[in-house]
Amino acid sequence: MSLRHALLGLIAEMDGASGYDLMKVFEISLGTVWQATQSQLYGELGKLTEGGLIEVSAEGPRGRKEYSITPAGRAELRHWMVETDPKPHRRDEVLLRVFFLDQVAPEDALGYMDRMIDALSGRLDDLARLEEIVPWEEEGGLTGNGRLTMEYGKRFMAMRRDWFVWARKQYEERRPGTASEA
Amino acid sequence: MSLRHALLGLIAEMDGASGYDLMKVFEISLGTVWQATQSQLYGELGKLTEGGLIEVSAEGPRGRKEYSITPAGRAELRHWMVETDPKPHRRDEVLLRVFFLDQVAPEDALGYMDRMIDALSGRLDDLARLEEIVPWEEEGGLTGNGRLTMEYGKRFMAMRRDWFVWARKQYEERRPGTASEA
DNA sequence: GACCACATGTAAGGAGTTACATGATTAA
DNA sequence: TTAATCATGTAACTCCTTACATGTGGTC
Repeated sequence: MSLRHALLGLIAEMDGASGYDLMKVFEISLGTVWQATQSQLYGELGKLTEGGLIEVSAEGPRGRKEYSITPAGRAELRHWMVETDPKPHRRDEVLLRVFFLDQVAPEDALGYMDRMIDALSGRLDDLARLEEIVPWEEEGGLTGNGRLTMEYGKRFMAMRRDWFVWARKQYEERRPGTASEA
Repeated sequence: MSLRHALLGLIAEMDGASGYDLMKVFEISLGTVWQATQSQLYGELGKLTEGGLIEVSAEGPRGRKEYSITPAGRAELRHWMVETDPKPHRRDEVLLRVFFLDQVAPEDALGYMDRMIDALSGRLDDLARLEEIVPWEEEGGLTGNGRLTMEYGKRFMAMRRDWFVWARKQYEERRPGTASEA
């Protein structure tokens, strides 16, 4: 039930944001660590308002509703941050397939690992290019930790790519005679 | 919809397994990359049987049903493995909290990062100890890739711990004057 | 006036969790 | 005979996704 807390944190940070505004943040920056769809978001905003954790602080054109966090909401946010333990969500489709590598032909298995290595390398390149463009320093309150998560993304992808390279080698060593890369 | 494929892969590997057998595998080895509950598992076994991807190949005491994969199931498993792209599930509660670090007091923020660092260090130690005990080499068909995923776990946790140490330093540098570790 | 961006919602269905419910076999 | 393990299932509920549905305000 963390979408609740993602919204709470975002509204705390961006006082007066609308559902539409929040949605854009999910699409751009927050989406890398917690994704949500539009319908989920509006539903949760309703529940948070009902529960008194946020409130409609202003209304604008086109039915726009601007939200602010309430004291109760701020208390809940802090409670979540410092008094509850995050439970890792153990579900990784990429790794799951590795588990079943022996169920397909060797060329399929090697092909899978090669595709993963290529995809990770590509995304690492994209990130490096993106990093040069993004205007750091001029942090408008929100981007301070965006920088931390971008660094995380880089380390994560590099770790995975290196691991896949290692795993591929292990796979080949266990079955000598299989032709190497295409 | 990957629980379906996790079961398919497992049944391909362990011909004649029952729901109960599969559940134990989820609890022990597979659970680190794909978790599932008992009720979900039995439900999915029913759907897979209906869909003709697996079949009840034998029945035993206590209503035990042993499953085998069908040719259709094997085709679906291969299709999934080599012809579909795994989509990363972007949801990480640990990272989500980092996003909102500026919404709590500095001592709470540092406390959070310290707890994460400690937890990761502890789990790394556990893994190292476990690795010495586990009997490698005598692989009974299943454990070959268990070794790969264990190495992944090690690298993953080490990467996260190192990143948290770095992130903590970044946090402190941005707000000088905050007292260091307890 | 047409179009794009803004803006909010509902409906239906699938995936996942927690709790409940039941019973058979085996070994001490 | 008692307890542990084996063994399967259902019910209720929440979470999440996809698709549909509708309308307003600003700007060219």
